[in-house]
Amino acid sequence: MPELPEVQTVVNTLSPRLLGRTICGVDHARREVVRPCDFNLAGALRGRVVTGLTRRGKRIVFALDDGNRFYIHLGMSGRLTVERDDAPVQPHTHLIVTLGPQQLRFVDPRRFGGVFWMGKDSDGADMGPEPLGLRVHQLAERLSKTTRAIKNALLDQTLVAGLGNIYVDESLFAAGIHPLAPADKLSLEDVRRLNRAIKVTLRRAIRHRGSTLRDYVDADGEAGGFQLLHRVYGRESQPCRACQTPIQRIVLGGRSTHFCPKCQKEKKRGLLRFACRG
DNA sequence: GTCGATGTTATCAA
DNA sequence: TTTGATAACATCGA
Repeated sequence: MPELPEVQTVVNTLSPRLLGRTICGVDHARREVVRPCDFNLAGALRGRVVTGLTRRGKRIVFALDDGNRFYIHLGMSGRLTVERDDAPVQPHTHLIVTLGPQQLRFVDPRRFGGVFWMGKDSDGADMGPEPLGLRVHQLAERLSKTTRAIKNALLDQTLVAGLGNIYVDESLFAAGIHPLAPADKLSLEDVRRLNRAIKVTLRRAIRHRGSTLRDYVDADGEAGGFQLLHRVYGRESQPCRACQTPIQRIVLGGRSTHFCPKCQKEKKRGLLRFACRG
């Protein structure tokens, strides 16, 4: 579930509850949730103060007072909540960080997520740029280098960091671009609309505290509200909100892909490469 | 009971 | 090199 807007919402709701707090205890039931898997997380965290909490792509990055950092990735079904230490522990709770009477709890039934130790210097150099700060020429340049369908390209975290299945579909709809359009065949005008569409879509989703399909909640346990405003995702065969044409679903790269066949026509496009001095 | 689908991504083979 | 398929896992609904 968790893509950029959900992860940002978790960070926003987590911050006031964690910043400046001292970690007094760490329990992890499964050592596989921590990477590297032989790392002594409890030893590294006990006694430390949480000095920073930020988002990078879909990662939640924790900064500590000794200069070390680690990040948590929620995978498909991860939840990160702050609860009283006497609250019942849910099934599939893999990590509990105790900060006084409150505990940070990581629950992840499908176990696609994890806790990743970064140390003092590692940064997300393996990830693409943040979509909310992305410039048109930057996006065009990156898209011009791949022939893949635009849907698959945008899901690639090394191309742009933070988009997932829902927000790629929603952004492509908002930009009027067919998900199968080859990335390097978009016109510069297409990319301009796409860049705007991505930002508008993500900002609206953050304002509505993300989309809850099944598992997602923020740090306070609250569900998001943006799923009610989806224009294409999960709306197969329902009328397009713009033109009433039934929304289509196809499978692309193993992922469900939703679009309006009328608003997102497959058409002849330019060669982005020529527009990018490359 | 079985099958297929679910928001992610590391890994493997073509 | 690039990219498409697959696997990792648990749960839910048809």
